[in-house]
Amino acid sequence: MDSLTEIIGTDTKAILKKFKKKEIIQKEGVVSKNAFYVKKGLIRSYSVDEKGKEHIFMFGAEDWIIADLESNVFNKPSELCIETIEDSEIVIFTIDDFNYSESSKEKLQKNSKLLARRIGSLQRRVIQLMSSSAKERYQMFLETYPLLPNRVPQKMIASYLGITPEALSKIRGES
Amino acid sequence: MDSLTEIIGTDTKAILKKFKKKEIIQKEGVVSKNAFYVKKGLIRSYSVDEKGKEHIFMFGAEDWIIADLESNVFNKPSELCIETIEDSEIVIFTIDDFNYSESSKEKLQKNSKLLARRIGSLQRRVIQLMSSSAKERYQMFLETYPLLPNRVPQKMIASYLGITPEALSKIRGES
DNA sequence: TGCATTTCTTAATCTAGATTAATGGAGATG
DNA sequence: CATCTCCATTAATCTAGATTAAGAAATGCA
Repeated sequence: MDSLTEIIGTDTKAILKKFKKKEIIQKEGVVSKNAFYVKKGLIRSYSVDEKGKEHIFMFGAEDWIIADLESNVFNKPSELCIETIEDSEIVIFTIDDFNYSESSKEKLQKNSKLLARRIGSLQRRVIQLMSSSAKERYQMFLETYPLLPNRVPQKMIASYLGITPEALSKIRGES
Repeated sequence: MDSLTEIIGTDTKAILKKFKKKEIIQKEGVVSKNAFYVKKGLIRSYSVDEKGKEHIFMFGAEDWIIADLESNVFNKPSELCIETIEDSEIVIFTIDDFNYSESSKEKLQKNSKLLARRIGSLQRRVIQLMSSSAKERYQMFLETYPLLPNRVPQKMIASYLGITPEALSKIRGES
């Protein structure tokens, strides 16, 4: 992913904020215009179902942007909670910086490309969830994010894969 | 979804093409700059896994746009095959009309919104696949697409839900 | 440093949904 | 019209992964 200034430009009123481990950056149910660029550290976005179970939607390590885009663009309450996994430095900027108002055409086009890429990766994830076993999904996770397994607790990897920690432990024991 | 001229403008070289039932509109593995607006009829996009099993990624009825956006934007071979379910009239246009070159700023912004909305729906689908049972997913499908069940064969609904036709039949028998 | 809490693993059941197989329609095609 | 192929359903197994439970390891905190 491109560096931050490339994405949002230099004319923006972004602020840098430091968070400790396990701090909540954004609560679910809140309408927010914020997007979060991970300068340092590791964060996750997740939803909580009716039974109170957490489901990790994605991880964000250095140089990633995490945001609930639909909440941003359509003023809907966010379905995702965003929280730090490690002590982190996060650049908080608004979706207006990212997308609208005085943005140049080039910036808008670049932005569209980022969105298209994210759609591509979500598309692959949907297809993967429908067609692959837990073991296959775990192996694909290892290939796609080779650096994360050392930094993310097992139970969160399990949550990302859509399985229980017990099932993941079994899979890891096998291979 | 907005009407077609609102989305791509009137200055475009889109063409209207008619397809019969079960015709392939776009093969997988091909790099394509095309997007498909369904003027009339019903189409589906799907991937085929190593075992030859089809997985329906999405349906497109009247007024929907279907495209493999990542293929479009990054010149990657499409992972999806697009095919008609009913006799259909499809407006074929290129991603350049949709997104780049001479597009106005307003058009680019509107386009970004469409992409953000699609990301939102994919996000919900991922979370749903991870957290809901087949029965819950079926009920959500009925709520989200109340008009489709009459037009789409059971086995395709099953494929969209990520289950077998037998499992879907059982679920339908219960409720 | 020692205690408490959370995390990881292993093992014994249980269950949703897959697989296999057989049957009765419904469209298509000659 | 008769035949053929595809589709939906039902039922009998089978299995991946959930659930439950309990112990071991790691981590946080006083």
